[in-house]
Amino acid sequence: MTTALPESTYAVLGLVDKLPRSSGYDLVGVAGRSFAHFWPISQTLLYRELNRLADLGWVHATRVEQERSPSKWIYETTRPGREALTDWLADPAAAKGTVRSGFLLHFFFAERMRPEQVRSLLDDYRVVLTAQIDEFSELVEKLATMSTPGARTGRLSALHGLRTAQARLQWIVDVETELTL
Amino acid sequence: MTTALPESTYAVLGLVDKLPRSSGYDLVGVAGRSFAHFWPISQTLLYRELNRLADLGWVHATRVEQERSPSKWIYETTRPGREALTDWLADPAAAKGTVRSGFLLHFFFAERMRPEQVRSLLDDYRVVLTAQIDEFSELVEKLATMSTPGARTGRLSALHGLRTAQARLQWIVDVETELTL
DNA sequence: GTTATCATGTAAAGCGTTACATGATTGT
DNA sequence: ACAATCATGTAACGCTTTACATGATAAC
Repeated sequence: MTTALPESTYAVLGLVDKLPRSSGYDLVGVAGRSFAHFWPISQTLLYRELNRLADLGWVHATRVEQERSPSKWIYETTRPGREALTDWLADPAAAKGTVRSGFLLHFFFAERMRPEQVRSLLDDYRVVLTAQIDEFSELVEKLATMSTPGARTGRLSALHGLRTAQARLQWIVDVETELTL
Repeated sequence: MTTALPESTYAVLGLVDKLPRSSGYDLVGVAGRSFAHFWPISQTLLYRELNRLADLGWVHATRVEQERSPSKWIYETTRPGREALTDWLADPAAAKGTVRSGFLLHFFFAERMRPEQVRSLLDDYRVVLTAQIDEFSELVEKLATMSTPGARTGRLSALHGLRTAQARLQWIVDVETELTL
């Protein structure tokens, strides 16, 4: 049994499968606008994963010459690649992740902060959350008009983020009322 | 200006400040039961950060001989250490974090899954969330009875997790009803 | 001429993980 | 004897990031 590949490899593999014949540059843009919300990866990493996938034979790279832009590589999944993708999707143990909330780490040590610093921290968090709510709301509405199968999961993923942010915003309200007793 | 230290360094610094004269072993246990929910760190990393903090002069290490247990090091923050901690707490830009949801990454590619696999994925997620809800509920109740200043932030942090998990559980219900139309 | 977009990488650095090592003491 | 708890590390590995490099075309 070969050593397990990182989740990001499958993230890129899935993206190539979803958008065949896209360039790395295109995929960087799409990744940033789609799964970056719950699985952010850097441009460098995405390119490296594309090369790894090509080495594995899971994607096939084709050079495309362009007239009004520099030449590029485009990618599409191979049969083994699609098999690897569905195997990974079928594996429940593969659904690993990490959560690291800088906000909560600060808040956890709030006793060491002055009251106005705590208020400021909560305010900043509220700004972040409201921005998320706007972003996700827009995304949900936009994807609701599309009828492709990919749009549905995209919309529901965005809804997940929306509901999460809304619950946390309500949490801020409750915390503020408790702290100003 | 020195290069920025990782957040985990301050996480450990804050913990030493909160629980002075604890051993590394003790802190591993406390970290696992407290901020691991939103900032998990491994035992190895915690020990490494303790040594780094000692090198920085931010904590002071004392050797303690014990009769009924092996000898140990205990730690307490120094004046510069407490200053570094409050500086970090006052810095709003320091509240960085990362989110990586293995569940959503899978769900995002749900079009490639068979219907029963999607159901299974959602079921697994529900199990995780209900376990979180139980855990956080218990923590909230337990900390509600305590009156120390640290218990309040701990309780509210747990409440944050509780509300988040509840919202996501409701999201699952909505997704399931939509998918079985 | 300079900025913006397209397009793909290299290099350096470090955070964080898992697996393993070591050894004392206590309880069964 | 053996397992559990206390206690602290080492070693190896690699994911991931930031900063930088390169160069083409297009627009202003």
